[in-house]
Amino acid sequence: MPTPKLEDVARHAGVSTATVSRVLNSPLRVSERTRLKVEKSVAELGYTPNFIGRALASNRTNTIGAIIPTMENSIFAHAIQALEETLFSQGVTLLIATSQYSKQREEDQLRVLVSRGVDGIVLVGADRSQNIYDLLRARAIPYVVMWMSSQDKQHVTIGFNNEAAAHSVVHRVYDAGHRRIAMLAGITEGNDRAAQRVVGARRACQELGLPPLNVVETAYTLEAGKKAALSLLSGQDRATAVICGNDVIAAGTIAAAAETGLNVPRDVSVTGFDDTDLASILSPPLTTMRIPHLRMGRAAGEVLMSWINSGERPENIEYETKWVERGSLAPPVSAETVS
Amino acid sequence: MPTPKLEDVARHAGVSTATVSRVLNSPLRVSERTRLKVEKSVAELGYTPNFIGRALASNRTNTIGAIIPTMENSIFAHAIQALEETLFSQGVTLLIATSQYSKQREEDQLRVLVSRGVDGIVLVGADRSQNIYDLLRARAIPYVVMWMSSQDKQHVTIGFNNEAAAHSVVHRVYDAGHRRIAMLAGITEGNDRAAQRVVGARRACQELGLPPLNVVETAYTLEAGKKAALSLLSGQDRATAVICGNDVIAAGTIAAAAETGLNVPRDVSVTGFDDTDLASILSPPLTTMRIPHLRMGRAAGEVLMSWINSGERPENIEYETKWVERGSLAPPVSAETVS
DNA sequence: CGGCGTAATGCAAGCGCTTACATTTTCGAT
DNA sequence: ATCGAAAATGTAAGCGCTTGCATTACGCCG
Repeated sequence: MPTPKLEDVARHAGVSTATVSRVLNSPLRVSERTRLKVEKSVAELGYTPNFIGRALASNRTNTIGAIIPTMENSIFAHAIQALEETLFSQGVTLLIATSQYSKQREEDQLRVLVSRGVDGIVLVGADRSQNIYDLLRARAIPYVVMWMSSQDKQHVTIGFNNEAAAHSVVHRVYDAGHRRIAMLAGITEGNDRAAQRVVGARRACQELGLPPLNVVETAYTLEAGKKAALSLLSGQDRATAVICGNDVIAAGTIAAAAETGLNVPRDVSVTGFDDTDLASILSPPLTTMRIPHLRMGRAAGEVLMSWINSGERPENIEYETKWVERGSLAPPVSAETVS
Repeated sequence: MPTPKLEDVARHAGVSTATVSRVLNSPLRVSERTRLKVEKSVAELGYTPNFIGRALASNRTNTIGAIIPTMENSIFAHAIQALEETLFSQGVTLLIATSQYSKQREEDQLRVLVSRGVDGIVLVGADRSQNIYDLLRARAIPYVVMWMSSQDKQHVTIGFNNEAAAHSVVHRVYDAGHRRIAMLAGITEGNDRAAQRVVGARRACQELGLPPLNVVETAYTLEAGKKAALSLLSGQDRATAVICGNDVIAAGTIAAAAETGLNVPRDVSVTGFDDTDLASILSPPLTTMRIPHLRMGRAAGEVLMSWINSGERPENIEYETKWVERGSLAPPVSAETVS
């Protein structure tokens, strides 16, 4: 017995397919009596609407696409989870794609999402080729950009201010007494979040009269972070504090310190960015800048759906970041000696 | 200017829609000359096939659905990433859903996937309501089950032997000198992997003449694991080794030990399961049982696609697990004293 | 009880594509 | 040249659903 279709239900209930469709989509436009009759038939036949047919006819897929850099960083996994929850509660399916921090890959993935007729798209960061935006505009597909400051008026953003956050980190580290500071940043090429964090940190150093910040870029993985940290920590005139572009790199740095025989935070302080689960598990627990990843995920879903349903472009949203002190940042030894 | 459709390309190239469709799907059945002509039109119009129309007509979506418990555990995130890579290279899209370890939720998600016409499904574990399997069979949707032993002949499985692996863990811990062993397992209700690990551990204890294993179940989260470990470690007659159902729980246990003032591994040994990134970052680094998550992800994609394309049900696959010694397991103090 | 406005339902034309089948073209063999 | 088989292309019928418009049913008023 093949899968029942709308027509089968209609025949079984003795009504037209249009009526069955209405019962399913706008029950209020159908009389109580026929509605019950149809619902009975639906139940008896075990009918489930065919998504494809519905999508083709209605030009609506009830699907949102999201492209994140990677699922291997829990900050994205959690944010996407929150997004999925929000959408699921509205009966919308989330199509997740990953770009692996590659622009080309992201563009490919985006085309797939578009050809699949997603009703809206969630992106991370705004640094991508213009023709992606052109495509989105041509198809009139609403999209929101997470992880970005609301200052970017070109897009609907939901995020926080990376530059200000990194700026603040440097100030905190400075306040703890550090003067020789280095930064282990993520690869800034094609990654505006990472780039903005560098800008913020550099600006703070300048303000504070520190020498130009020594910035080393590295991939956002534990191994790469560790390797980069090893070379950074082996120098003669090494920094007393290493500001990391995210928690994963910070974890790599702490591992590198341990391997080098340096104690954190006594010999070298380390700060993270994100406040993932990792942060509290590391030893020492990581002092880091918490970003509003869950709120971004939820808001992205709500904002996008309201946009799609209402047709009105929503306002940008910006959340605060929060400094979380845990133990990987302490005054440098020299400062202790002085005091 | 609206999105070009197949018909527009056909008109532009001066051929029928059938020919355009053939150029797109089976270029070999079209003469070189018309193929080039059509391809030129496609390029000029910037035509992209509409997935929905194609799916409706061909009854093929080039989509695979996967339901995992959660994306918040990196073991699943990584496995799914590997799966996605494999599928992407074959032009297939992965639709990811999470069950949050809830049977009901999993069933809902599965119905969504089915109604979306996925060509195949990837599941984790086999413990779910029979009518899910009935549904899959009725629709003739191929599916594979990851994380399970090949002994389960009812399904196409790709995995490893949880029971044997846990059994082996107990033996290792025993060999290290431990006699008072406790287990912090995942919730076994609705989770056959967790349940099998408990069975394997219990069996090993019995073989070794140890008292019945003290098993405490806890959710697979850091906080829950830590809380459960706290009570486990506070007892008078506490175990000298705690075997954990996965690395996350192990991380919680190590945190709990630190909080209780116990040194790992001197005062209490801890073992994990999975070998996620976490393991090497913890201090002490976690001794754990590595599972073949990447291989499972890749194989799931390959096996499923070959099944779909060939129509032949594939063989079950079982991989080995690997014991990884890192430092969280050491002989108990009493044993050291004896030796 | 007729007439009218509104609510309820039905009719049928698509949505963008694939594909069985029919038709035309091509081309080598005679 | 001519014929026929094979290759290339075209025709048109759907795939399962939604929805604008037409039609019918209903309830109420005078």
